[in-house]
Amino acid sequence: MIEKKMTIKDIARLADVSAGTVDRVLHNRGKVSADKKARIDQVLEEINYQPNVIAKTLKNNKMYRVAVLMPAIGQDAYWSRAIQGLDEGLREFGSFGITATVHHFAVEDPDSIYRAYEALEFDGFDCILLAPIFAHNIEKIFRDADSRGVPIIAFNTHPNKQVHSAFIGQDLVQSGRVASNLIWLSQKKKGRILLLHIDETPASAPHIADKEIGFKSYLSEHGYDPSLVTSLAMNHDDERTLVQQLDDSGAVDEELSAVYITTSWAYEVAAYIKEKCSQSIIVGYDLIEPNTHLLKEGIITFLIDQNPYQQAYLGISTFCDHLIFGKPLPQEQLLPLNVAFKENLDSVLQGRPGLS
Amino acid sequence: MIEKKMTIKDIARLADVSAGTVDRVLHNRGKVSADKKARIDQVLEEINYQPNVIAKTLKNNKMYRVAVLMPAIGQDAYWSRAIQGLDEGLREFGSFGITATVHHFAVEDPDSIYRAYEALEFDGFDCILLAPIFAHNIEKIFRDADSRGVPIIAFNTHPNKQVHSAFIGQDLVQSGRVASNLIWLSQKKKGRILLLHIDETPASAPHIADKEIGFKSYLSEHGYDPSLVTSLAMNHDDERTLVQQLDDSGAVDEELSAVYITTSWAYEVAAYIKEKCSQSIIVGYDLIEPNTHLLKEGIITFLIDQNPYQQAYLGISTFCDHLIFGKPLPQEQLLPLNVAFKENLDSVLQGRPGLS
DNA sequence: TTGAAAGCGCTAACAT
DNA sequence: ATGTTAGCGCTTTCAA
Repeated sequence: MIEKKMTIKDIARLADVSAGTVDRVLHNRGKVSADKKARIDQVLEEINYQPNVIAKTLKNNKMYRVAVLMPAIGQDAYWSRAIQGLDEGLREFGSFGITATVHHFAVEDPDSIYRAYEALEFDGFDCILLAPIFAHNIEKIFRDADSRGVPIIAFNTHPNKQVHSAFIGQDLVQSGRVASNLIWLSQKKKGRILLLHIDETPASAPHIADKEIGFKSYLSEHGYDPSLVTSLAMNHDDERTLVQQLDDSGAVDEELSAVYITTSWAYEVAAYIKEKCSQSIIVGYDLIEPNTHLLKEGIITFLIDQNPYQQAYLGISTFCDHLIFGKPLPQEQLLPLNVAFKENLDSVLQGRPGLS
Repeated sequence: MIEKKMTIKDIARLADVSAGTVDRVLHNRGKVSADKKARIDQVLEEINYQPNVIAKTLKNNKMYRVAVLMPAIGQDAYWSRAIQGLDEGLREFGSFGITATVHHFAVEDPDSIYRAYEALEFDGFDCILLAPIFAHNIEKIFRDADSRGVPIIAFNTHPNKQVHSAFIGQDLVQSGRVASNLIWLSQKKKGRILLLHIDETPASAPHIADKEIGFKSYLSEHGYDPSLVTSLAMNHDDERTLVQQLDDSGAVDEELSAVYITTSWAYEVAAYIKEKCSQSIIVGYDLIEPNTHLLKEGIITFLIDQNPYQQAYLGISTFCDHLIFGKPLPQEQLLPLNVAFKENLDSVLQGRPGLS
């Protein structure tokens, strides 16, 4: 029980060989006589040798550079959280020589993502972490990176399934199902349900389309009358506020049973909806401050956490595992579809570094 | 941007002193002339020096021993998960010399926890990780450990508030509120609600009492008629099954609106309850296999995750931070009160090492 | 007060 | 084929 930590030296001593030889055996580098190899293998079986991963990395004084491509932040709390996760990852893995530079593109311009990609100085990067929120041109980017041999991870939005690439994020079809499951469970009577897309549409943004598919599939499986489910797309606009647009649409009335807002803008319309229809369930995304505030107030009913913080953090830690410790890039890392509501909110926010 | 990683040697060179002197300044060990100290401080301000935490630990070839005190596992999936989290922590932090030995006590015998504690060979341990699931004798244990200067962390159950000790787990009063919040949201009509305590009672186990307090406080705040909320305690028994006991009690009938089972035994009674009363909401604890199976089937409605895996893992990582990296023991680490239901279950289970 | 040097576990280049 | 050696970043001891 009081086993001292075993080192290569110990093994060398026990097998009566040199440390170098042990190292050769451990890494199958050959050039070892069958005799000595057997003796070393013998020792290795007897003791439970756990190599010190830490010591390995000491040698490595290279710097690895991650290029991060994501939407401009502005006052968007969602992408700000991603930056925080990135920072935390860099703080934690900085010792291993991981660095990152962030490059932004414009959410309102599908082409800007490609321009941002082209603007990268390729010689300067060892890998790319990209949020492919538009379908446009994405395939080209992934193929190009692939042909250059630059590892690339997609996060937040799953790129076109044809593209072979690692992904970090959530199952967005399932995310839609989670939303309708919540509505199904909590609505008091079956009534009209409104799907609200703000700033992004199923046509241009694959993640929005996935959510809508999942949302409707669950309802139809449960025999919900499809004509009760309507969908509405709106954009931020200098002329009319979202609430004005919503009001003009006439989509919100007393008969409404629930509203599912597929982006993180729930806070801009929730109060209006609740006022018009106090019984309605409101399901939105992301624990950003204005949303959590309304959750506490009982205006928003549920918030599904897309966890941008964790996504970005995982991006960095995954590259670290890959570049430093030589692990293969995991094909898909799906984050849990956790749900916040009034009473579990504090516990869910608790312990998060840097509140959003 | 292409900043090479800064090391003590670099600083020494820039300040024209030796590495040893830099080290003395960095650690305020004194014995440095004002002149050189100033030069070094100067350099430190200019560059952004991040010490390599890894290299520090190399020197340290001590082994640290954590004594873990928890209930016997038997076929209990809950505590098995805790063991898995422990193993993962040991795998991850083994390189730093963290080891652990697990000591069990009997769930059915409140005194056994103290006997297990007394049986520890004190000279052999650097710290203790304890699940104080009984109130009995706990204060004595914590005071004793304190007087010996052995750091002790409580996990799973918060010990008596008088006891000054670090805690890892959940806010259990809030956990009860989460349960009633879920019921409040999802029940179709107000009706009788049954609180079911299995194997542990509010009187003997503080965590059960906390859950009941939270559960009732939420309901009373929402004007729920207290006479509609009844509570029932049962034990595993060689004579009669839980279902038989429940049946005899007559507590489950068509009028029942919801059942809240405060331990992880929901799977033993859920099918019976659902059969007697198909409309009832069933809220239980923990994503152990028999429970998740029933969640998928639509028998159990919600499962609150107490995350034994994460609790144990955090216990190890916290001791590692403390013993190896010298961080202070955090007073309280509260885990999120995440909730699983049919559609988010897979995503929540996903990526967990070793399914329970 | 200061610098030089050894050593932590592991790797890789270099002798033998 | 095998052992020796140097060095990664940091700490600590020892000599000056």
